[in-house]
Amino acid sequence: MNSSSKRKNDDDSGSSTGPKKSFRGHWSQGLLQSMSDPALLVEKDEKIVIIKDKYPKAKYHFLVLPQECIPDLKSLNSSHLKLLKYMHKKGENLAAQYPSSEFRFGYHAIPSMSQIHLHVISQDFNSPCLKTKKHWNSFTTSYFIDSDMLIQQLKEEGNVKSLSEANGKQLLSEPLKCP
DNA sequence: GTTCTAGAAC
DNA sequence: GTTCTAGAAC
Repeated sequence: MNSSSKRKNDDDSGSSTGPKKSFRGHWSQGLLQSMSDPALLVEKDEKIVIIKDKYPKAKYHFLVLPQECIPDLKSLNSSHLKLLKYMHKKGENLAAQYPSSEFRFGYHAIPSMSQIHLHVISQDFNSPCLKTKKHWNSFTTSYFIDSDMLIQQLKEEGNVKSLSEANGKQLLSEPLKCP
């Protein structure tokens, strides 16, 4: 049998104009799309949007994103301090609605998706979407940068020194550790 | 970010 | 035999 069922989803701008990669709708931009997805929306104001993580790694897992376009942590400077604190505060307010759960607030050192996003995640890690070692390590090692720490660093250094790609990979492939 | 899978490792 | 890992996805 000829199994010609090749996957050809990923990104496709609708018209297959050629072999060139179309970065419109590329998976790394998916967060920007999710920001305006009513099914995921939790809260929204003029500064930020809060959505449910599409693949929650715990019972409660939200993302706080700025309306302002900030691609990554390297783009941050002192002028963003107020915004980051606001994002953290909104995250805390949301987490307060689930008093029986413990939460952490933080950023991934090397996220795959564009647009900075603050993870608001309960610490049960009870979810069918938490499948791999990488998933676990990304929330339990120093790959997860607490919002407090990030804000403090930005305040003191004026920018955020990011992990090298190699260090990040190393953290994600560390042996699993019991919390 | 996810899914799928071949090959390595156990 | 099962588990783990790294790489491709047109």
